[in-house]
Amino acid sequence: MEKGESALVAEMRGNLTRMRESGVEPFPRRSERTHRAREVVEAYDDLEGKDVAVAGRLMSVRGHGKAGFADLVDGSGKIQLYVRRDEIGEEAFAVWKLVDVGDIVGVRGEVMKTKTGEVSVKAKSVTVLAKALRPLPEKWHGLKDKELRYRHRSLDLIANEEAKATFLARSAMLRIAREFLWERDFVEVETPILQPNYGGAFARPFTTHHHSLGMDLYLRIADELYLKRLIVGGLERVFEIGKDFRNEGMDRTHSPEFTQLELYQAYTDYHGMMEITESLVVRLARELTGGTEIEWEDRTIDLSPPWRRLKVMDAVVEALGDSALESDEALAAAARAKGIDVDGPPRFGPIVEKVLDELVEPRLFEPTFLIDYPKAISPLAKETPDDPAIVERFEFFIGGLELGNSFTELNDPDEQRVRFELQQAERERGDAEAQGMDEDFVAALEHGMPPTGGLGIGLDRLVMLLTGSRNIRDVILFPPMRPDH
RNA sequence: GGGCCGUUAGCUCAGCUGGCAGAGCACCUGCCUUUUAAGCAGGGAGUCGCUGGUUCGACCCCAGCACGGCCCA
Repeated sequence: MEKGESALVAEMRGNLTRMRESGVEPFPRRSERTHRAREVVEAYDDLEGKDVAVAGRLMSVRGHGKAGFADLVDGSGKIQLYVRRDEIGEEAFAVWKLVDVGDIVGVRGEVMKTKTGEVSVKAKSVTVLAKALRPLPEKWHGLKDKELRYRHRSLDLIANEEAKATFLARSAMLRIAREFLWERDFVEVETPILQPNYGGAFARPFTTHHHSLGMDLYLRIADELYLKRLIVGGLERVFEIGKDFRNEGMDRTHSPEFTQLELYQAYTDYHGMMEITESLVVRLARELTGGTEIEWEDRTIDLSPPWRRLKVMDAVVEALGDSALESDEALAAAARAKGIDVDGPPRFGPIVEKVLDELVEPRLFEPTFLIDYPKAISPLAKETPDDPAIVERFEFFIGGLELGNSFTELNDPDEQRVRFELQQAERERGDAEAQGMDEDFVAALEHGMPPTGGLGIGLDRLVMLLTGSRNIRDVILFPPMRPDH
């Protein structure tokens, strides 16, 4: 045994060597498979007595003298193997004795049922397809340690059925969302991740450098400004599913690298986006869970539309009282009275945002559109007809999770320039999250963007909600981690 | 950034008031041709996260560090 090598690994490597010594190649080029495990079980009546070839990972081996049973798991499920020395011959049985739990093997044999009624393949030949050299986690408890599960997702997927189910559900959601949008004549596009400016959201970006161009670039924090250029270009319904990057803290609902679905539709507004949101979420829930009720944090949530529409200012009044709206000073005082930390001169937009964050949003358990936001914190959205300080914007919440953001898009280029200038001033005042001027985007608007509704949905959180995952890391295959020691 | 908790065999976990490092699964040897958390008998396996301190003696107490979890900002 080499230094630092466990006895188990030494044993498995020993079996590898013994296989080679007996003329068996443990990593052959070709494999054979006629049926998947589940197909053999489901089509037993047709397959009984016939030969099949199955392949997969040995998850359990039960020796029984001159015979043995094993569970073989492939992407479809599990099938039992029954290996008899008098069926496969002495030499092959000697090789069978060298396989370990975890090995990938192929078995050709006859479909049969044991006396306890389990569909099995009685082996006529066994082929090692890939020798495992490290042991699997314990079969009964699986891999529980979260650090190991995140760092070694391969093992997590092998050992924990729920982990696999979660990521299969995630993949299904992407497929269903695309189908839903294709049915509505949306086209899928790809826009730059490396951007000379960052915008479309409030966040600190990751910065990188392009050597050949000799310039700094930012990893996008949102897709918005490019997708709206496409609306100008006449692609009237576009969507993009991709990673955005925000250089901020990490917690149960925030990952620095996350997946967003953004879509833009010409000739509609945020009311149209509410309809799309409701329909999409209901479609996803129906296809994944069979219904519109989901379990979340020990409660049942009914996703049936129409969802509640709650005006931001009504929510603020509900949280702080009528007097809060009399002046910015009154708003600041009322917020402070509720324990909200308001520093500096009282400013309407930022205070409202804090009140929403701390007092309103965590309680939005039933599906809710929070609508009509202060313009000051929404530089890309169009004003409401009755109040120029308020814009046509919503965020939506389910189970206390902020899931998405939407506007009736601002399409007046002069107004957009003013809004950017205000943001620019914020940035120069030291707010790294403020959005900078994007002349090229304004120029695009000057060509004329039709009235448009836009929507962004945080897909990771939606996966959390629909799979009952309590931490965003449980729905991201390889979450960012500090290097192991 | 703060608080609390965790790190012991490949995995899941015990380990009392500081006194020789434990169990189950896995692994090894033997028996076993319908088992399925196979069974029976026997056996091996450890840098107790790292570094320092206190002590006759530290997995255990103290300090620092690393990584992680949960909660808060």
